[in-house]
Amino acid sequence: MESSRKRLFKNELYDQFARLTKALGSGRRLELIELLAQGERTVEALAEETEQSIANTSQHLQVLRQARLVETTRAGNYIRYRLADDRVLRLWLALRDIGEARLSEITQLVRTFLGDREHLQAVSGDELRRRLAERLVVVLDVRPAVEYEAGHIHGARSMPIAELRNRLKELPKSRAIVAYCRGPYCVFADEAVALLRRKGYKAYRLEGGFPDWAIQGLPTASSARP
Amino acid sequence: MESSRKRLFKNELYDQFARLTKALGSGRRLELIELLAQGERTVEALAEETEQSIANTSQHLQVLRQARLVETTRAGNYIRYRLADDRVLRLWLALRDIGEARLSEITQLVRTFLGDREHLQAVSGDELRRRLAERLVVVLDVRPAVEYEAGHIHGARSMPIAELRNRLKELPKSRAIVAYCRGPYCVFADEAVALLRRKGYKAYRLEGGFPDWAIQGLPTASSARP
DNA sequence: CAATCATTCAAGTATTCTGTTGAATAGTTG
DNA sequence: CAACTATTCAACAGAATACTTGAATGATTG
Repeated sequence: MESSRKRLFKNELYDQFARLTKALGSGRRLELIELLAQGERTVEALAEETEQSIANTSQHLQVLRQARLVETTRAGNYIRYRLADDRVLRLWLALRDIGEARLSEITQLVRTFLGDREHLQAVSGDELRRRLAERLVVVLDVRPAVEYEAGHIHGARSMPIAELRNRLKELPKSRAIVAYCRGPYCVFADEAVALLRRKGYKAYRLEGGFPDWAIQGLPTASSARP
Repeated sequence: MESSRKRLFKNELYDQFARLTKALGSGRRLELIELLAQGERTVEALAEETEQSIANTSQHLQVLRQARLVETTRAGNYIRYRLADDRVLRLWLALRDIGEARLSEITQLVRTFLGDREHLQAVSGDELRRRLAERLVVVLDVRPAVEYEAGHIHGARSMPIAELRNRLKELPKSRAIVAYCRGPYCVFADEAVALLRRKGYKAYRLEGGFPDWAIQGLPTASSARP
């Protein structure tokens, strides 16, 4: 292949890949990706969760859609967005991995806002699976109910953080409780563990969130309706 | 945690992750990443390979460095850039994976510029390793010599595409030859296979490139000097 | 079929990014 | 220590992006 033609090819090729990274090049859109990793959602719900205007949210979603990172379906009056692919989730996890390992600003932010989390004694996915098999543990999904319904760890009980305080009596003090939520930067599980400990339960936090569990091929369930 | 404080945390957190995707959000910078995946290089060499001005290349590299995706060392009069981490390579591979699977424009571009590649009969990494163990195959690294020196498949012979035509007699016609280069979009191996076939050799192309091989933990070697 | 509703579009402004050019910097070498 | 050289910086114009506001779409539902 002739040299200037080769250059043309490379430029166009890498620019195509850059469509993906450009689409991901916004904190707001990454937040949308993380939310969609929990399950599909309407524009309205995404706007509310990210505290942006609906028009703005819609535009961000369209950027993601033009990069083929998300897909839509109409459901009644609503349009539901979801991640296009497992690969998108994998990409986000790879990204999270680098940020966590290499951007000290991130560790710093977590420390400032979430404090020292050492004492939460995070349980790894593998360990939880073993303990689940031995029925030694109660797994608690503290995300909003819709996210639990869209998909959860097999055998987990839904108890959204907002309801936890009033439903404590449903939980046994005899067994260990492992709480999980969206991922390592989600505060729900932290808050749940703190509350449970104060009330005298043996509570721990799952290391990752639901997407981390699911992408490893560990057992999940959902209560999706037809 | 109070609600507006939570929002502040999320905004700052996701903006930090977006530093990474923003830095990757340029075709030129992705090309630099792919080149650096072959081994470290000076600014000058990168500028020449990507056919950009040195100043422009330098600025792109600094964007990557500010995102901690690449690192530098001074070597004599030159400054050598390299990927910061295996994780960076993994991220790029995850990205390549999505592009390949989901952006039809990419398949289209490859078809237009590289033609139908079916007949090249790509050999997978696993298969090559097996055949290597049985000594049934000659592995040919057709990248520029510097890249071979920075790291190559264990047991591969260096024969840069530019020299191949004049060094054909060094190769046996009795054994299969597997050529590889930078990755699936690198034309060197395609050209090598085409040339070898025309001259009556049994030639094949490795599916990925050197980085794909190395990240899988398959055996590599390098001739790096102290 | 008219009203309703979620979502998208269009236009506008403020901000950020890109590649160029020419000068500045900071190591290295004779 | 002066000359050299690879790299970086600074300043610029042009292009692209972010968020807002208000209007337009287009499917659904009574």
